[in-house]
Amino acid sequence: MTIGPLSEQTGCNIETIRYYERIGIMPKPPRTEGGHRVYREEHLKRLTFIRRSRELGFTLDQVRNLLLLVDGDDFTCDEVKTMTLDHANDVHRKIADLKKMERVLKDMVSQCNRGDVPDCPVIDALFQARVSLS
Amino acid sequence: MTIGPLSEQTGCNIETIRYYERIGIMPKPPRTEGGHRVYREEHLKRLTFIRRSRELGFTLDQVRNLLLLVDGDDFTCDEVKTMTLDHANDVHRKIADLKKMERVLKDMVSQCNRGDVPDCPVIDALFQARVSLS
DNA sequence: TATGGGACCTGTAGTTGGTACAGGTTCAAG
DNA sequence: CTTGAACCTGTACCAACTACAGGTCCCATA
Repeated sequence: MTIGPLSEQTGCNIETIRYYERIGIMPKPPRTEGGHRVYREEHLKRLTFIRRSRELGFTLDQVRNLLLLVDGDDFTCDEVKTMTLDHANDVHRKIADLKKMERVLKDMVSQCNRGDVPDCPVIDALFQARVSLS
Repeated sequence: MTIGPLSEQTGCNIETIRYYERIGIMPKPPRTEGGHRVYREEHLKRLTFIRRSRELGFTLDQVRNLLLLVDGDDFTCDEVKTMTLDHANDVHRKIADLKKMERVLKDMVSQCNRGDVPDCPVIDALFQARVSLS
């Protein structure tokens, strides 16, 4: 399998695959005489793992750590669980932050309904120092 | 006011203020003989506006547009409202995505409770092609 | 067997929103 | 007048890719 089909099967951009190789998160695959990369099932699996982790919001550094645990077959399930829980907490905090943002944005917009246009409540609100966020 | 006090009063890093000037989102302020930047009330207001907008998750490009509307004093409140609503929708979508992530992460972790360690359900799940996300 | 064009290659630069120096200058208090 | 904090410019770096430019390879068809 060359890089094109691998890209299609994983939904991962070709440039991104080469990028992953460059940063050492994907192994250097064997090449044809002419220099084209040749992938096998194991590469497909690994790349799927990476993309799936990225979709779930793990950073590449976290993915690297997960892969270390996978590669050394002495990983403990516990380490993985801890990493995943930590990440879940990050996600949780991010959700809370975004909810605050959403509320402020909607509050600002809800001031907008009067038809007279001398000043804009959204702009006014943006000129205030931070109130409810942070 | 020099850049230090401006930084303190806005909570905006000195390097960031200079960066904003470089990319043209803050105006070039007058200088002292020796070349130190001198700011006035209007700069403080503008920077506050920028920081507040960033806190609410507007991109610098969106901020730039908001500032255009503010600068040309013929902006319609409606344009501002539209931008803000669009952004609120983005935020809303992002929240939905993160909630999906959180659920998948928690589901994976919840499989982890058995004490035998031959294989790890989190790792297994990550090797699956994407199922519920996207 | 020649050839055309799609797939692939490397290497570099750009993106966003900043941060972090290094190495030098200015300002103001004592 | 000295000293050291604050300021200056310019460059490089971060994540996680994306987008070229300019060249090579592969293989299906004529």
